[in-house]
Amino acid sequence: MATLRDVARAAGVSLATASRALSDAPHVSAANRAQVARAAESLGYRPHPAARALTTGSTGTVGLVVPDLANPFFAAVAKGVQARARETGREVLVADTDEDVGVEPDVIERLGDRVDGLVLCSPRLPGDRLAPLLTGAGRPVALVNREAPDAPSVSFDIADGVRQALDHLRALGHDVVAYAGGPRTSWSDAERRAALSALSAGGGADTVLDLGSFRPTHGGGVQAADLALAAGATAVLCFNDLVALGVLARLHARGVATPGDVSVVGFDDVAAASLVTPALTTVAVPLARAGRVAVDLLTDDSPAPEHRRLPVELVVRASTAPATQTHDAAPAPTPRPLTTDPEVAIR
Amino acid sequence: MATLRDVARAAGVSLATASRALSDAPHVSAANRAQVARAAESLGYRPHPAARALTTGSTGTVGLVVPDLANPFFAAVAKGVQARARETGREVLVADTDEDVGVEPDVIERLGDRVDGLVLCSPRLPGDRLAPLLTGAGRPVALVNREAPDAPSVSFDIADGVRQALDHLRALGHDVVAYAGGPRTSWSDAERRAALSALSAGGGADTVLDLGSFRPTHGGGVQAADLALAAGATAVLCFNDLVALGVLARLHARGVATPGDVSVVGFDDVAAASLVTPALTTVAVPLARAGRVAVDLLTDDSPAPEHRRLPVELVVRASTAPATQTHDAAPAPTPRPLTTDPEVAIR
DNA sequence: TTGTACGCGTTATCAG
DNA sequence: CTGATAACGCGTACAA
Repeated sequence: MATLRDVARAAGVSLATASRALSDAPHVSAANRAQVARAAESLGYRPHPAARALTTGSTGTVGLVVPDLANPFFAAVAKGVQARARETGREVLVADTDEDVGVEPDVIERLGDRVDGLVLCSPRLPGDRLAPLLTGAGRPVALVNREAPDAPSVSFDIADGVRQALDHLRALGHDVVAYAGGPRTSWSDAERRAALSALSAGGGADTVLDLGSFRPTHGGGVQAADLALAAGATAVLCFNDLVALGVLARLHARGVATPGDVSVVGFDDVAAASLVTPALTTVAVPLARAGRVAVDLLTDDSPAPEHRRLPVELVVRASTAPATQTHDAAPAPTPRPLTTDPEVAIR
Repeated sequence: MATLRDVARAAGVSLATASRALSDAPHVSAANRAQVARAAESLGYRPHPAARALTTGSTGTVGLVVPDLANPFFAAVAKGVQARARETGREVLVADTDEDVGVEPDVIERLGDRVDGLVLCSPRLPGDRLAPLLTGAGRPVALVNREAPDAPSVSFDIADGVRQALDHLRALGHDVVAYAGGPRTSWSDAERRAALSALSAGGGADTVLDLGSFRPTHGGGVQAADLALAAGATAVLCFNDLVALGVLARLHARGVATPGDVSVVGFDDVAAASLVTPALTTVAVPLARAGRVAVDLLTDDSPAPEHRRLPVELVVRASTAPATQTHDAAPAPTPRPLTTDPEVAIR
């Protein structure tokens, strides 16, 4: 309610001096500085954000776009963005696209006008639709869990995560592991597949069985579980924890023991992963940290966009165990080769 | 980038006309209206939010304060707020207090300056600390999942939910049900307790056993489960689904069957409730709807603050079953009376 | 119907 | 070190 003019008047100085005093600018006498501070304090003065934004051009706000706030993956990222923004004195404007890729460009545009920078979690927007959004308006953009040539990004060392998971499974004697993949258009699914095929190509006898693509949800996991069973898989690596939870539930429902009969590995390590029974072995991914890094990337003005890859770590819990030879007398499955979508894989 | 001045110039009209034309105001010739629209379109004109906010005094933004975005309860509310705000052409500024009640006043103040209205999910801030925040600044405030005299609110018909749960349990033959309560400072826990004691007082022989207060998390449920077992309870009603999930997990770990030996009922019906095994019987609460309503309450300018109570519905799944007489030869528990915190219960 | 001019609250420039 | 004063982009009385 109180304006800078009021403060200046109360302190007996000019607008300019009051402004300088409050913004810790140089060229203000100690006496005046104190006067102004006192006046501001007693009047309960708080600068008007819009007025400030109008002159400075900076809003003190960062935008965050996610497909679904209720998805624990994005919720964790959001918390990180939140925390870092607050630490650095900024607020966060959040937009949930409700998994609708179609509205993303519009949402981004609307949000883009009101923020100093934009953190984008748009795993499924095709690269060619994404690109114009990056360079379009002047505001900085940072990508989370995905990389693109034109914007800084923070993603995860997925290849290493896949390797850790595979090593773990192999050490347990599983020499053919099934992969329950995520959406075809997902950048990070492409990463997983690429790592998987690189790893299985070099490995020798052991192979990876492609179960196909599933929705990255509990339901997707249910579908995947049936396929894994039909293929006689003894271990299944999942696109993410939600899928893994679905696999677990389905296996339980169909009377197959985990990890007794089949081992399950997830990805992300969302909260639920450690609470379910059996507790999920999964590749822990520093989601909140990624959110924080993304915020910092916004103000990073290096010439070339920086691509940060955060380390991941397999956390072994109770959903994995040594392979049992006598599990099923099913004929050896004929492994389909891993399919990788060239459109998204190129990057 | 393009300003209204540019549009006006391109359209060959004055600023005022351009402004009027774009805001669908009357007193503009059809010809000019079209001219301006065309110019705006071709220049890719978008009004500067800060400039607009400065003159109109309205930011086109609503604020949302939650204790924890990663908590599915608040995430669901946030989605509702999000959706409704977007529909009505507003953006949402979100703040996660990370469960720290101490920072809430500060956060609210910071956010309050940048928004047209504030949606508050502060279940645990004591009433006397909350009150000044409501009437303080000029901006409207709406409360979610809690009521206070000075602000409109949207909460749930908790008493009815408790009744439905209790009826269900009683019909199954459970005549003493344990209550695993939430934090003492929680407004909605006080509601549950009040309903519980009203119900058990009038009911006659059957009673409610107070297990105490627990953190509203999985861990809290684990603690509660042990107490429930020690008390020989045959059914436990939980503060929320997270607690119920903890109870379920702990019972499983200790080898007691659900719902065979003990029935469990949750509250809220978060996504995980239907995915766990056994699927949780719980009181479904329209979280997203509450978020939407809260946004609408912000622009509701009735003299007295409106208090909306949304209906809830018990959804019966697999975690409840008839009481087994032969469950345990434990001595009849001596039910502690329900404790209600007068401080928060007064309201 | 249209245009001019002022004000919103700050920051920043430029004299004093 | 300090104080006028000019932007910033837009809405809107007021005048034409």
